[in-house]
This record gives sequence, C-alpha cells and structure tokens, in this order.
Amino acid sequence: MNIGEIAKLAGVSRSTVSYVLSGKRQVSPELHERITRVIEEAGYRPNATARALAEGSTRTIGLVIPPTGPHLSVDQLHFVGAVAEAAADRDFDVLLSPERQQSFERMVTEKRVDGVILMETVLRDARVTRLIDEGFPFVTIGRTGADDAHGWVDLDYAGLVTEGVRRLSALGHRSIALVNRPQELLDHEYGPAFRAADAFEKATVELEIAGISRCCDDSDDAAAGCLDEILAQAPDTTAILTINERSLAGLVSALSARGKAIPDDVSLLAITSVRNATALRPQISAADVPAAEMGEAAVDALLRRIRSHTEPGPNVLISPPFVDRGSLAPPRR
Amino acid sequence: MNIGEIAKLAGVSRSTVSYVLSGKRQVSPELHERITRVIEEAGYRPNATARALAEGSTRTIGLVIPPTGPHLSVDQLHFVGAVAEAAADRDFDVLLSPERQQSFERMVTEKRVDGVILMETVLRDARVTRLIDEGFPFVTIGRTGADDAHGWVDLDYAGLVTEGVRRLSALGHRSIALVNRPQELLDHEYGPAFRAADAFEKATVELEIAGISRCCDDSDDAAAGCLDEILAQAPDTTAILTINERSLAGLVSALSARGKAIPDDVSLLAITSVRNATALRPQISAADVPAAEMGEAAVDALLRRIRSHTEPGPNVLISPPFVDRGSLAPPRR
DNA sequence: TTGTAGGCGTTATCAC
DNA sequence: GTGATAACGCCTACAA
Repeated sequence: MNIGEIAKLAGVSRSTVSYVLSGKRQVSPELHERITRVIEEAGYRPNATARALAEGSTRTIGLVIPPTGPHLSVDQLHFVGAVAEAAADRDFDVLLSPERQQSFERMVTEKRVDGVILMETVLRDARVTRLIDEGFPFVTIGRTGADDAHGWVDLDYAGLVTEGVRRLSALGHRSIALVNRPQELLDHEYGPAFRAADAFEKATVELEIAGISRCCDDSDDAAAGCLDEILAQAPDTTAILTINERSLAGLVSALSARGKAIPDDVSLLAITSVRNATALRPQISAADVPAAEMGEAAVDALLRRIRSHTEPGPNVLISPPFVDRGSLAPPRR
Repeated sequence: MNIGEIAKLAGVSRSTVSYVLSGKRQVSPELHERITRVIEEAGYRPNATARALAEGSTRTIGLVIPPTGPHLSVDQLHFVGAVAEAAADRDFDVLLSPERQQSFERMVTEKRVDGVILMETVLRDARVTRLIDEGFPFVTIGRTGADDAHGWVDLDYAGLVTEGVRRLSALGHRSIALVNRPQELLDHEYGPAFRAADAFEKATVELEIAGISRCCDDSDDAAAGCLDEILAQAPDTTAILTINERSLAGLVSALSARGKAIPDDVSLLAITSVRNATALRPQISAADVPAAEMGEAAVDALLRRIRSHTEPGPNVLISPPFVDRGSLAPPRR
C-alpha cells in the first residue's frame, strides 16, 4: 500500500494525498474528508524511508553509547531512555551506536541520522574534531577541554564539588575527603573526574581546610580499600564527598563495618542519582543527577542545531540542588 | 557527493560504480581499480536512505525498551548494549523505541526497521498479537504464555528455580523462601515472576520441603520488610532463593542487621548478574544472567527471521550454570 | 483548488 | 564486461 494506491482509491492525484498528509496546502473539505477516510480504511502510513529520501532528512538522531564495560551505570540507562522518550515526543527516532569506529562512521557518513548525541565525552575527543570537520550537527554530554562552540549538556561538577565543600565547611568540618571516579578515567581525561578533582583542590585551599582526594574503582570492594587509605592518611577526616556512584553502597557499608556512624562520626555527601541515594540506609544527602532532564536538554539542543546550522550550539550546564537526607552533621568534637 | 558524481569522475556509468560497491557482478580490474581510487579520494559513502528505498530493506532493527521506571536494571542496560554491538557486528543498526504506542507503531507501520526485538514481554502481550497480525518479523525477550511459534529468547526461570531448590534441598535445607519480583509485575503477568513462583511451588511440594514465596519491591528497603515477613511467618527458614536483582543488596544487609550470617545461619542463592553477585560482601552464589549472550541470541534469531519469513522463529531457552561463591552451606542444626 | 512531472540516490533488469 | 533506464515511494515546484 503506497500513496499512489490511496490516490487511485480516492480518485485524486498523489500530490493531493501527500498534501492532506502534510497539511502544507489547502485541500477542499470534501476531498480532505474522502481522502482521510480512504487512508483510514486502508490503514495506510507513509513509508519513512521514501520520505526521508525526498525530504533529505531522516527524522532520526544518533546516540553514541559507551561500550558495555564496567563503568556503565543505571543512570546511563536512564539517560538513554530519557533521550528515546524526549525524541519520541518530538517525532524523532533514536539510532543507537555502540562506541566503535565502524558503527559511528556509518551513522554519519551514510547519513543515517540528522545529528548525533555523544555520551561520555573526554577532554580531548577525536569524535568531536571529526564531527566538526565534517560539519555534522552534534551535541555532547559533558564538555571537551576546549569549551568549544558546539552544543553540550553537562553536569556542573566543578560547581557542585565547590558547593559541597562549602556546605561541609560551613558545618564545621576541617578535614574532608573526595572520592573520585576511577584513576583510569582521570587518566583518560574524563571531564567530570578531572573537574571535580580540580575544584576540590581549589575549594579546600580557599577555605583553608585539609582535603584529601582519592580515585576509586567502580566497585564496593574498591570503596572499602579507598576508605582505608583515606583513614590511614587522614585519620581525622570527618566528612566525605563522593562523585562515584558505583561505589557509594560499598562506601556506606565499609564505614559501618569500621564502626563509623553516619552522620555522627562521618558526614557523607554525594553526587549521584536519586535512586542510588535513597536506596541506601541511611539515605544519603546528595545532588541528584537529573538524567531525564539532561536527556531532554540534549535532544532539544541537538534539534535546534539540526534546524539551524548557523547559530552556535546551546550550552547547558546543569546544577541540581543538594537534597538533605540526614547524612550530614557537624563534626563530633 | 553521490554515486553519479563518482561515475562521472571515473568516466563510467552509475551502475558500474554500484557494482564495484556491492561486488554483485564482475568488473574489469582496470575499472575496479580506477573507481575504487576515485571513491577513496572523494571520501564517498553511499547514502543509506536511498539504498534502503531501492533495496526495500533498512538494515535496521528496532529495540523496544521498557519505560524509564523503577524496574530498570543494569542487566537491561547491558542487554541494550549487547544488542547494539551484536547488530553492529552484523552490519545492522538499532533503532530505539520507548515502549509507547506511538513510537512503536511508527517503527513498524512506517517501515523504519526490518524487524523488532521486544523486551519485557508479558504472558499476554498486545504487541505480540499486533505484530503477528501484521506479519512483521520480531523476536521477544521472554515468552508470552502461548509458547507461540514466533522467535523468542528467554532465561529458563522455571528450570533455574527448580534447580536452585534442588541444590538447597540436597544440602539439607527443609525450609526455603523464594524472593520474587514485585507483586505488580506478577499481577501484570510478567513471565519470569510467574514461572518462578510456579516452579518454586512445584519443586517444594515434590521435594517435600516447606516453601514460602514472597514478592518484593525493587528496593533495599522492601527487601528488609520482605525478610521480616519471611522470618515472622517461617522462622525456621534456613535458605533463601531470590530472583530479585534490585533488592539483593538490601537483602544481604538486612540479614546482617538481623544477626543472620551468610551462609552459617542462612544460605543465599540468586539469579542475577555477575556484577551484582560479586559486588556484595559476602559474594553471592548465583546463576549469572548472561546479558551479552542473550542480546546476541536475540539479534541472530531476528536476522534469521527477517531473511526467511517462512520458517518458524528460533526459540532459545538460556540456562546459565549456578556459580558457587560461598553463600551456601548446610543448615545449622 | 487540483494535477503533472521531476527529483531524492540507489539498485537491478535489460540490452548491447 | 558495461551502460541505459526503470523502479523504490514520497515531496514539491510548476502548471492549469
């Protein structure tokens, strides 16, 4: 069933059917009515591929997801889901690309999509330079180091860490630890890890408090080891700030196993998803990563970019508020 | 840059260029060489949309993901990633569809994809009947109740639960509890929850041991409540079998909080992802859900179905072995 | 207000 | 072995 058959059944030309479908020109009420009914009865739906070819636009965006490795988090799945839903709301589809040369290349060179969203951007990202050279519309989640003019959506890790340190300091803490993402990510110039470490350093210096910063692998086990290191090196630590979602549970149980009560002995403040923060006991005060909001922002930014190649990409820095769940207290004296 | 320009540059016809690209007919070495070089130099890649229209096939499969809700698990993200990677290996792309009428409909009626993979199938699934009526190729993850002839890939929950009960029974346990997925899912006729409950009932009856079966919401908190219910109603419970990945961590800490040691007081056996089972302390003996394998199996099954509409869809029942990680012991006497 | 016809970029069937 | 050329199904100037 194609547009020609509908036209024949309704006794009109193909263009008239097309215009009824698109609404791009007036069609007399009688014809409109008749054609609509025929379409309805035949259950006809225009072929997306043919439309894409004619219009020069696929109405599809690409989403490059990180490889299925140890760093994947539930947050990321939520983000993927949010992107798919936001796109669907705007009548776009989402084409998934595992982060591999071949698949990614195909998406852009064969024009399978109108634009792409890049997850897990690193400070110097080959894909970004590639897309810029190509003149292909894209938006990154996270920024490259160059604060390029392309569009990006990012969590304000620097601001959040600074604010976190301030809050802990305001409560009276004078010795604070930062639990960062894995060393490996820091080495790969992963923005959040990098900016968090940097901001932590600056904030502690400025507020004149002792700060110890540690990378921690993405596991509960690593969290225990990391905690031990911290306590060994800075035994008077009274507060921990963590951006490592995957090891938060391990950190909490390790604290409990070492007889450190939250928040009486150690205050704990995190940047993580609501779910993660509230699934634990005690619940953890945190800046809740708004995956859905970020997904929507990314889709909107990309669509704007697709529609007008000229104007610079929107930059969205998201800074969710800290929510108090009782894991913070003044240091015991 | 399109195939016509390449043809012009190489001084041949478009069809010859096309045949060099597809290899579907012999082209003289000289021409082949010349054309290949021109393609190379121009950086030409055929337009996927035009190809799809001409071939009548999009080389894309649809993946219908569950709504971004509370039941999403890391396993599911891995599955999505595995599907994307398996598809990429076979030169297919993956189009994501949030589980909504509109988006799903679009994918199939507008022929955006050659076939679809349905996640989270329920026993009576409207989407399945829809696709069967349409004659559209698809594969489900999980089965409907009707054991239809369409293709599916499923974890053998019934077999795994039966085997789990046998193992615990063989160790000497006479009072076993099953921690199932949330009641809500059971009510919605979610296959795994349904089949697990059923198999548990049968296995305990057959082996003449006391079995108590409880649904548990997907949270650590719920796990604690669920454990209390179990211990209240069957205080002599010495072993727990769980298929609820999302509450496993909570179950472990609730046991510890109630002074029940694993495995000395209570043996714990799970069906969950490796990561989940090994992230906890103690590590949990489990049948490790092979998300990657399932993703690949689903893609293969679907591609077979796409290539030959006639033969019945392959049915793949996956039953990973239980891995002992020390959370099992004979009951204390 | 409606119809005609060319074009989107490939593939594949004919001829030569 | 190679080249025209008609599909594929839709959109949209251009005519009427």
